[in-house]
Amino acid sequence: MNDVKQTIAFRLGTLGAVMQDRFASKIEFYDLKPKHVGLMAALKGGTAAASQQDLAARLGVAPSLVVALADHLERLGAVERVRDPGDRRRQTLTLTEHGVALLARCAAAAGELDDEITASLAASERAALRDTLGRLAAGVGLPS
Amino acid sequence: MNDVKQTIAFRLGTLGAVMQDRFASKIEFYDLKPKHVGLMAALKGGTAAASQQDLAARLGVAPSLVVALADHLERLGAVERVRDPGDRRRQTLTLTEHGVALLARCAAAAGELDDEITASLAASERAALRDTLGRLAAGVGLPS
DNA sequence: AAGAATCATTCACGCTCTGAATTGATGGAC
DNA sequence: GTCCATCAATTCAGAGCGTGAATGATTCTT
Repeated sequence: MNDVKQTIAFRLGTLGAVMQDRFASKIEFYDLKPKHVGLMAALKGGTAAASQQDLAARLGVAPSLVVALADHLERLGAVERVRDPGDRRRQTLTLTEHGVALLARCAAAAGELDDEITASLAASERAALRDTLGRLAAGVGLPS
Repeated sequence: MNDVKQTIAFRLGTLGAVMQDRFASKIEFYDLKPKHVGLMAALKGGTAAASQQDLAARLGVAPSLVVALADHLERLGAVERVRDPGDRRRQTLTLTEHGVALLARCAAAAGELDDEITASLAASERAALRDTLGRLAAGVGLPS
């Protein structure tokens, strides 16, 4: 056989694109895109208050994109920009209560999506998949 | 916990993006992008000679994009456009020998990528992952 | 034979993201 | 204390990728 379409890499690529699209549809109502959710999730997970540069590095995007994402989230009242008093060049982003609530809704949407696409999988398979994907993500240096 | 980042959907999305990027880097040398490979793979898998509209539907993209992809592949000598004599509106695309060879190299590149990212997985896990991803892809209507 | 439908193609546009230039703040050299 | 190299955030122009509407050629319907 030796078919490209049956490699893990190619399947991850195409499935990933579909997931992004479907997730985008689900959160469209909140005026959010997947990257906004990624940014909010990074804020929640972050141990210390994060500068925008750190976030850009964590998300693997250009700092200028973080500016645009933060602008939008700030307009929605989901994050707050606060000048770091110790180093006033830095803007530290923090999730507001509304941001926490929004993020929870996005998590719920992602959960629904999980249920939809894994409907035909046994519970054990689903757990195994979740675990394996987590390890792959860690392996390529994605924030967990 | 209830974290977005740990859902299957979100992980598939981010991992998928990484895979696309890495795969793109590997095939850049052949002057190809992932979508070109998707098109060639669809041509190989297709039972009958495929019209560009069919291919667009199969790949889930606009017909005008198939035109651009086919233009590029034709320039590379990887595919040939032949007017369907039965219905001269249709262009049927077929892989040339060079196209077959190119596709094989891309399959090899994808295989390498598989090895790289699943290096930390047991062989049984890798097989399970491949199988599960295949079923998910089928579930969302992706061509197998 | 006329008109509606279908396929490929072209083209203008929207969206997303990046990289370079700008502004404001910091910190070390002297 | 004053320069000046460095760094963070921001703005902005532009590249890249994809879509959807218009065009032209062909086929189907009646």
